[in-house]
Amino acid sequence: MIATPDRTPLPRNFFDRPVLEVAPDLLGRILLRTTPDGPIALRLTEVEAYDGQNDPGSHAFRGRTTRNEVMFGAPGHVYVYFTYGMWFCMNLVCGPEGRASAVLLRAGEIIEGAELARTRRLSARNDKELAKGPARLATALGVDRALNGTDACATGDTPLRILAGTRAPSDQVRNGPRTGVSGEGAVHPWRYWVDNDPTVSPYRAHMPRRRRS
DNA sequence: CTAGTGATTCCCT
DNA sequence: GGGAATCACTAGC
Repeated sequence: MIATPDRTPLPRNFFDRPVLEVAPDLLGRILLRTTPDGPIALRLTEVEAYDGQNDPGSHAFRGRTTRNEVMFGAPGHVYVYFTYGMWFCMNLVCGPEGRASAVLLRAGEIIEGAELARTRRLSARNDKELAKGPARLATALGVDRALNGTDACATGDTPLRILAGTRAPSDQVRNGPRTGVSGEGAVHPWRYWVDNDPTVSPYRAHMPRRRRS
């Protein structure tokens, strides 16, 4: 059974629109990760929008740095960042170039290559948890720093691609506050998810932490 | 189910 | 030096 017979990527101009249009339009799309060990395909069920301009929650808010450089580049590319000393999370960059907007891929359902994903996510109690959360998603797909800057709209022999496929029906899309975002950036209801989908991560507000002595 | 906390490294002030 | 777009685990309801 081939879950993803059509490997046509989304056209780059899909991402050359306001990030608040792109984010909900990504739900239901298939992310195809090709590894030496085999393919993994994931259906997106939860995303968050980050605007490079005037969004305190965005990594690009304080301007261009070596870390966020990819966000300022061409749309349709993958921005991978390292966080909390342990985890990677991945975004798809939106246009126009220089605005540094991006969509964080927060959760999804593994529809192909679950055996491989399970070997990377040994603590998952069931398959719904394999990619339930942004760092879990990246871990399940084997995505790390090495894929930062990858073009997700390219054809051919690519490690990571976002397929055209079909979007989730608009009447099944919900939105609300972003998860884990602190301060002023928390006010925007820029988290989008597929209603009643068991792979969507639970909402948790940002918790300020005191450093251990 | 919710709430709290330790883990661990990098980035930016 | 302080905190981070998180996860795993525990306690308690």
